[in-house]
Amino acid sequence: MSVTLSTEDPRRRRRDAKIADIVDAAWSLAERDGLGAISLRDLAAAVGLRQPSLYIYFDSKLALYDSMFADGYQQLLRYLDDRDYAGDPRDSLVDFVRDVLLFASVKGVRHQMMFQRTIPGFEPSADAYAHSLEFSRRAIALCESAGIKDAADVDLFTALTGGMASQQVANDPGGHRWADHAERAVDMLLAVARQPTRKPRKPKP
Amino acid sequence: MSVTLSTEDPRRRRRDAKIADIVDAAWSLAERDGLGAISLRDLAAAVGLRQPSLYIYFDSKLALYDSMFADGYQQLLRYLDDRDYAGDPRDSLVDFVRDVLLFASVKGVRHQMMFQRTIPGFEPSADAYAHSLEFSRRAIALCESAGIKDAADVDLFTALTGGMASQQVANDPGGHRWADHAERAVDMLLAVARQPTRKPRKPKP
DNA sequence: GTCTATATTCGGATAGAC
DNA sequence: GTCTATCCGAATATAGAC
Repeated sequence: MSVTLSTEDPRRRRRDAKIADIVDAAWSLAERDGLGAISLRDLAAAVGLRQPSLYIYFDSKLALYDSMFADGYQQLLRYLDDRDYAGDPRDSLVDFVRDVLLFASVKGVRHQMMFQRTIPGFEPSADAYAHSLEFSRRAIALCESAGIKDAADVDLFTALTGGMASQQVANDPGGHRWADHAERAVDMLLAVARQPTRKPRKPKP
Repeated sequence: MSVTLSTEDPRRRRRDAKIADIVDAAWSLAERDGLGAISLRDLAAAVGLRQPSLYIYFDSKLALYDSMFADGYQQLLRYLDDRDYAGDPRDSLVDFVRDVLLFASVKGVRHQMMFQRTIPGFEPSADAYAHSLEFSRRAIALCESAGIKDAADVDLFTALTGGMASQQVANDPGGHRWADHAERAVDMLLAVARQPTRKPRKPKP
């Protein structure tokens, strides 16, 4: 886990570090067995604990998933923090899209957890969800700066980037085939965003 | 289930009909509980059988999933068969994209089974996969007719339509918010497909 | 073909000693 | 905080009678 709360209490610090270890191990297990197939026994063994001891740190398995959800977004946001999207709006949006796609490519399981709803019964808590909203906020802000403002065009941006990420993870994990299309994709969106919405042709019945 | 093999043997016919019933019930259960959370007990109860009796019809649970995978694509292909994509290439592609999005919207669980890989350990058999290839073949053919031929642009088409379908299912199930963007999406792709690929700007390090 | 009965395994979760 | 021991439920799958 990439983020720990800083605090003076050493007891609390050790506890947070342990939680971070567990979440890290959970990501590894998820990569091996699938996100929905993590077993608490395996997870405990991976961090040198017995299975019931995990309940010292998590109230339930769903609470573990919630920590993973929040951690995934924190990792992504941290990664984006280290990048620079303050220059030319069009170039910044291209860089942003490419960076998100490369993150998804390398961290395929995180992408699944964050952008697909695949675990039966899991809903992120309000706290965890707030991280995902922060990500959306940044993406929309860059969109608007570059000139993508119409609701329909934001929908297309969301669909296209989300679709590219899914394709990247599913069909070229670890690679950059779709990430390489970031520039063409953004220019395509910007071109259409400058066009007024045309009167739609009547759909076939 | 929408498709049954025609045969003269009445025993075989009744068996196929029963299998179709079971697969139909499985879709209903998947809508209620989630695709990965179907239990054979519930499924058997839904069709008036005891749980072990399902093994008369399916060798394993994965075999059931395989039938569902094939059935989902057969339903989609049948639905597309009844439509007409023989006119103007651009209009046909718009109609095709919209139809696929509406299918996904109404049949959200089928979309999940067919276009996302979410069930741990499940891989479609070669026979089932052939149906998905037939779908891809039709989509690519319509793309090419309309002028989307470059590999990068086909990638963008795949990503955009797949992303729109996912957004439609996740954020407006049963509705048509993203389906309504089919025309704008296709025109956007066609516009960029007519542009030569520009020399990419050097990515930021 | 369908049933009852059962095997087997594995899951998450709890109680209570240390 | 961590452990051992255990509970309880659920899952898929099999054996064998009818």
